[in-house]
Amino acid sequence: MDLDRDLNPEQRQAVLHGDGPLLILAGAGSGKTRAITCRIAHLIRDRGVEPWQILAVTFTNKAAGEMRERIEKLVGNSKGIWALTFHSFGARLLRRHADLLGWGRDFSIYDTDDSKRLGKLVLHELDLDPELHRIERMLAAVERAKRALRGPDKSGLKGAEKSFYAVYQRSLHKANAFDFSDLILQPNRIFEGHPEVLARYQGRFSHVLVDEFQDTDRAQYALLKKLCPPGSNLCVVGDDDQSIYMWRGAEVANILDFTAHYPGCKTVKLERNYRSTGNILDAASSVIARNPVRHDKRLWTDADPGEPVSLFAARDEREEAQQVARAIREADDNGMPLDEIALFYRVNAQSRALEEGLRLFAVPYRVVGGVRFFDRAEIRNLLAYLRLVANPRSDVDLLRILNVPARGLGDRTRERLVELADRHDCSLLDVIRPDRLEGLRKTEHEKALAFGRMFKELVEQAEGLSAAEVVRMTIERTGYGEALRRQGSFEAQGRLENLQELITAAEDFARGTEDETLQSFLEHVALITDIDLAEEGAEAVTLMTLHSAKGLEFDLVFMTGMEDGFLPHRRSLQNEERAHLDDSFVPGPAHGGIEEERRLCYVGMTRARKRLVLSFAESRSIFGRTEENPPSRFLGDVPGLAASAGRAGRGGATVVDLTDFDLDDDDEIFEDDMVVDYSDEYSQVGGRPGPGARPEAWRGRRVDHASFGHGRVIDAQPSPHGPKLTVEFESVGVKTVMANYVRLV
DNA sequence: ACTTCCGTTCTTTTT
DNA sequence: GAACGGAAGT
Repeated sequence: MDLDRDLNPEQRQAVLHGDGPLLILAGAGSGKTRAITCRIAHLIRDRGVEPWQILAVTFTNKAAGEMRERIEKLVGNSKGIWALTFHSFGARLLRRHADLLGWGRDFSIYDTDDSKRLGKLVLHELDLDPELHRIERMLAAVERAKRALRGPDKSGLKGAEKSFYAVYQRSLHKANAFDFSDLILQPNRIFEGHPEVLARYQGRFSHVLVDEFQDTDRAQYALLKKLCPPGSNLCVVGDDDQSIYMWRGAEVANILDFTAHYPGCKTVKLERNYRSTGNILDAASSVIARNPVRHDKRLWTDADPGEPVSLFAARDEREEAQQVARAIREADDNGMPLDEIALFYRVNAQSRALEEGLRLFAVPYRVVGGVRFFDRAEIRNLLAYLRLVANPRSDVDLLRILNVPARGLGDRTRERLVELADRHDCSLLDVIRPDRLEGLRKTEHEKALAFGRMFKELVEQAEGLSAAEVVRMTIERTGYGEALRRQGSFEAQGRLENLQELITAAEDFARGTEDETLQSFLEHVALITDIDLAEEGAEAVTLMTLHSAKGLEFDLVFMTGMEDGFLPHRRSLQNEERAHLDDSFVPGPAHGGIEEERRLCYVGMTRARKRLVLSFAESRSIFGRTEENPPSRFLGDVPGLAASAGRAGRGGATVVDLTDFDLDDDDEIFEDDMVVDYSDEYSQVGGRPGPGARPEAWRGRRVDHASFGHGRVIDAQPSPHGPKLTVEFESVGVKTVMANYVRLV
């Protein structure tokens, strides 16, 4: 690390800043991650700070891991450093001190799905009509209260919401569980109620650094303020232009408050962009410039203008996908690595059409988020078992797996057990004992006890084993694996494979940690993010939402679905309209409106290093219906975009003159003569794949199939459901399979 | 008790 | 398009 050579003057200021609070306003691509890691390295190497005295809060676990790696590389010593997300930090504090709040240290962490399940039980218990009191709304109210650090008694909530919060929280306690918001709220409680504990951590962490500060919410900031009294060595890095999480409570105002709450704080601005070409930066800047309230900050670069930002129109989402896929093929042929290419979209549902297009052209891809691995039913079932092993009090988990696989313990028996547990005031598992199962019929009685015995054995044998071993054992001892094998269906086969994958996940986890216990694996699973799961290096393009794209960068970026209604999203416009039309409308605390959408657009554009391609579809079929939306109003903010239109792909070029649109007028109808020169070869209307190029792309490719294994494509034919492949498999010979069922390798 | 099928409803972003 | 809930069939 050479501070003089590797850093610009502003970065150097940030890195070398001495004691006291520090605010770094860092524009997109301005090297803030480099500054922050260099600063930590500098503290350890040159200022005698021990790694364990440093707390670095990042936005994702992946970012935390990368930071640790880079520091390790710079100074060869990152052991003991706490680099984690706010939620992981909270979880770690609670693991040590949950007993101070009356929770066991072996608590479970409930994610949104678990909270919903628990919440539904609570609605039932309170005799609240789930139609009238939507569970999502109730939980949102609880979350809001928790973010304001309010307990059930002084929540400010009224009526049903108030009683819901009280019972919900009592149920969490009874189950020895915390929900996501608790991971921030409860550490606040510990620090409030136990000054000696707070003092310990204040003393320990001589230096605290927080990345993506614009996305911290009120409760997180409160925790930070407790940990770091004024005058502390607290360094926060943020960019108000990249605040895209106001909808979940993030408060950009925290940045403003920082200078007030930490008097004497030094402010450093990083305004030089090292990432993107001049054209890309200009385009992004002209979009964000339209936001009225911004910190004074001007991004600049002396990089080449590079290629113009391009824009293309497509008739529908299928054509858009194929245009993109075609352009990727071309970039690939020109030597661009596929993992340097990304496709962004506003909502997860948009990925489907893009995936189909990519498959048509045999472009390998991976999707971040969407239907996540850990959200699949079979995985959640097994995790419920595992969580119950780690924390037998977790009733929602028991209810989930009581009859999985089917063992004759249906709804009626389940209700009885819940009643009994209520009567004995104990957990559901505790009620499954010969002396407590009164009122059950003989067969159910026996079946319940059999389940209890099976589970008890499982717990005993799990003692002292690694997470992966417990996972493997649980699949078998519970009969879940056997039941799936017996089903034998294609679907069941896939589920079994997913369960195997869970064993692998546990093994992978063990490699990266010293603490390979079941409990620590479960905590890891509860707190991982989609981005954390995205494997790197593999030769594949990446598909993700604009939100997931934050903090990443790629050589070539496609921003698809640039339509009013998607970006800006319809919902954000509605909020704005209602606020406008209806005086009594109180916007929720978490509404970024169109300005947040604009920032989202900005974040997406600034991910691109060399080339940025924007696209929109004249009509789009999604959520089972077709809609026509005008091009995104943000496109109109980019000067010269029309002139550069049509560069998405040779032959498939579409020339769009944006001056024909009044992009700020919502009523504008898309008319045919505004878009000219569609290439028929690449348009595909009515599900008939055109001739030629696409099957060609598949021939000779190596693929993996779930049951047939490894093979080579010897022929490909178009079909209504995508390419139909003739594959020569190494083990089973020649077979015909649909492209949907293979993975390119 | 369990499975299957059909109609209904809801679809922004995620720690 | 999917996920959920209810109803009817095994």
